[in-house]
Amino acid sequence: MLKRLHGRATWLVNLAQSRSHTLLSEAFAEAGSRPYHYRILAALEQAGPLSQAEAGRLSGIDRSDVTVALEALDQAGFTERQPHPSDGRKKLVRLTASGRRELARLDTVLEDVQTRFLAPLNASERQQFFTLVRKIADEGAPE
Amino acid sequence: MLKRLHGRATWLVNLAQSRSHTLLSEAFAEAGSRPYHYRILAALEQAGPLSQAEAGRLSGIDRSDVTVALEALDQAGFTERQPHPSDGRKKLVRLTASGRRELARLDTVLEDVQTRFLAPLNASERQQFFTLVRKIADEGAPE
DNA sequence: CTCATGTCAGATCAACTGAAATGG
DNA sequence: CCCATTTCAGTTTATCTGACATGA
Repeated sequence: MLKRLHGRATWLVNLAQSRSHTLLSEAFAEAGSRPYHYRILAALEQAGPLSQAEAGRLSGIDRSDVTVALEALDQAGFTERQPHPSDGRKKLVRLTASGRRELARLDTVLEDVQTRFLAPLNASERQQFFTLVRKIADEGAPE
Repeated sequence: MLKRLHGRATWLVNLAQSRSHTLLSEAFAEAGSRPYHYRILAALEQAGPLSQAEAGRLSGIDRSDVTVALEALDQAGFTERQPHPSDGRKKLVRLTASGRRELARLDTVLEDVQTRFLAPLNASERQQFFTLVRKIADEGAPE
């Protein structure tokens, strides 16, 4: 690979992300799901029933993509949508019992990916890694 | 943002890469270039004249994308292509003097991005960060 | 009138695929 | 015949834009 990129932090992060992305998308595909689906299920479990727009903001997914993902999640029986009682524009999305189990299942898939992703680091290195990457990740999107 | 993702290394790396990508593409766009162009110029400077396929392998860019990028680089006078003397399939690509200056200019753009990207870390943290990210980045694509 | 919501069609961008034409 | 190279057209995936209808 290029010498000029060896020592660049942005390049190393790019490689790490590339590996992360491969592990994640393969693991979710093998599990019959997608990262977007996981994030929406997680948002609903964390905050309770939400409108689609709220679910999108909480999970960091565009509303138009939320629409598409919920189509599949509804289809699979993991979520249910009903008209919002007090706001006719909104649809209230809630997790089903089956959706809760699906979330738990995907949690284990995700944990397994973390283990493989962090395999090159020992325990104290992982701690350092979290601290450092978080500092960078928080920049520009703090709070 | 989602609690479930706060502690996931893959998510933090995703955020870091997102920031890196924003800084990089904005900086290169403002400089009137693109990351692909930089990488191809860097490959030619490092290895001397190359066929397009070789330049692609060295810079990690698909041959079809190399074709497109070289169209622009040739147009701008940063590279020149001629038939390979001993292999009629290949085109030999070489850096022009102007291309060499362009590479130097983009080097400063890239350095500036590194500075801003790593701003949240002090000197010893940066050192740690390089060590740790490299361990992860090298996994799956070692050597 | 304005804004938010849900939906849809499509743009964008990086990365990749497949095939054709040419030559080793 | 098989493989490498260059080129082109087009696919994929995630992300985002713009527009529309509806309702607050």
